[in-house]
Order: sequence, then C-alpha cells, then structure tokens
Amino acid sequence: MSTLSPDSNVTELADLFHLLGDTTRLRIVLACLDIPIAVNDIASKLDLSNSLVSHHLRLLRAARIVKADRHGKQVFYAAADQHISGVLADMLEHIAEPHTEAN
Amino acid sequence: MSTLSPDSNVTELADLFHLLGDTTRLRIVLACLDIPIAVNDIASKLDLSNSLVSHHLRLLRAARIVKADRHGKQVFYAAADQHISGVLADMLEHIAEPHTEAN
DNA sequence: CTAACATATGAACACCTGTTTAATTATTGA
DNA sequence: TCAATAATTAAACAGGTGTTCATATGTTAG
Repeated sequence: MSTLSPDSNVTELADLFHLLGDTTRLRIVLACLDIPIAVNDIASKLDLSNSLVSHHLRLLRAARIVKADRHGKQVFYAAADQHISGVLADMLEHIAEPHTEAN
Repeated sequence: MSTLSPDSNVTELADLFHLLGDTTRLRIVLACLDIPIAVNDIASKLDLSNSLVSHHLRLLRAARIVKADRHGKQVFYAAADQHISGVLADMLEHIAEPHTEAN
C-alpha cells in the first residue's frame, strides 16, 4: 500500500516475477515451499539434473526467494518467507476463478 | 491452500509470472491498476510507443491480467481482479522486508 | 465517403536465458 | 590422505522474446 512504483522497485519486482516465470524454477520453489529439501532430492523428485537445479537455486537464493542451510554434505533449501507462499496462493486463486466473460 | 501443484497449473502459474517479469509490461500493469486508462495515455505516461503498449496489453489481456473496455475510439484497460493487486502487494512487502542475514 | 484519430497486427532483428556437458570445489568417512 | 558423495561453477549452444518499423483495422466527425 505504501510506496507503489518508485521506479527502482519496479525493476526488483520484475526480477522476482521473472524468476518465478520459468516452469522448472517454479517447480523447484514449490518443491521446497513447506519443508527444507536437499538439492539432490529436488532433482530426483522433479527428474532434473543436479546441475540444473543448482543453477536455478543460485538465482533463487540471490533474490532471497529461497534460503540455504548446510547439513554435512547436503544443502537444504526452503522458501525464504511467507510472502512467497502468499504470492503463489493469490495467483492460484486467480487461476481458479471462474473465467467470467470473454474480453 | 487447496490443490497446490497439479502439474498443469504450474504451467499456467509460470505463464502469469512470466508476463509480470518484464519491466515494461509490469509498468503497464501498474499504470492501470487502480483506474482504467487508454492505450495512448499509458504510452505517453510511460514514454513508450503505442505499438509496444498494444503488443503487451494483448498478452496481458489473454492471460486475464487486465481487461479491456471500449469507449468510442479509445480502449480502456484495467486490472482484471483483486488477486493481481494482492500479488503485487505481497511482492512489494517481500522487497521491503529487512534483508535479515546473508545466505 | 473521406479524413483523422486510436488501436491493433505482422515481420524481422537483436538480445537474453534455460539447458546440457564437463570440470571443480566442498564435506565426510575409511 | 584417498575415495566417495553432494553441490557448485564454466562455457557453449538453441530457442524464445521484447522491441521497432511498417501496415492494417476499427471508430467517429465533417
């Protein structure tokens, strides 16, 4: 509600949406929404290479969409905060909504 | 909360985010968030060509992010529903949040 | 109907980005 | 220390996409 579009925020906003705008990356985010999960587990769960998952996680972490925690050899990733899940929930509602009339 | 990732929704979700992930397109959405506004007015307000604005509006309308209403020669665009503004609000909060610790 | 305005569309270019393959770094156990 | 597992990183290719320029469509006024 506060300051809406002070120009510089728009770029940051767009960057965040852009990251969620890729199917693979979005699935990765969804995979670690509720419980922290290791890179390898994400990869096998989604049938992707470790390399690809790691690449995407790097971007997601840089944007603070996910956070990382190392436990031994493994690194567990989880959603950074509530806003992310909130955004996803809102968008899902948007999709679920009855496609009223044609425009 | 309901059904989260039934595979097909993921693609639709990603498409929506992808549309908001471009700076120009996001600015266009923000420009018609509260009040309906004509294509030409968006263009001059954001210093863009009518053609470019129209191109983007076409995509945004197809994804039901904005809706169109014709009044004479002009076509007024506005945000489709509350979810869109909700998503934007959440993301802005995410940005505003104090960047806790480094990860 | 014609002219003028508002919007939409098509094609082409330049740029960016997701993916793969391969090699590298980190961490633990023997 | 050496081997094994887990994760990261680098380079390169292929495909997608935002932008521009030109043209077309729709709408109203004279």
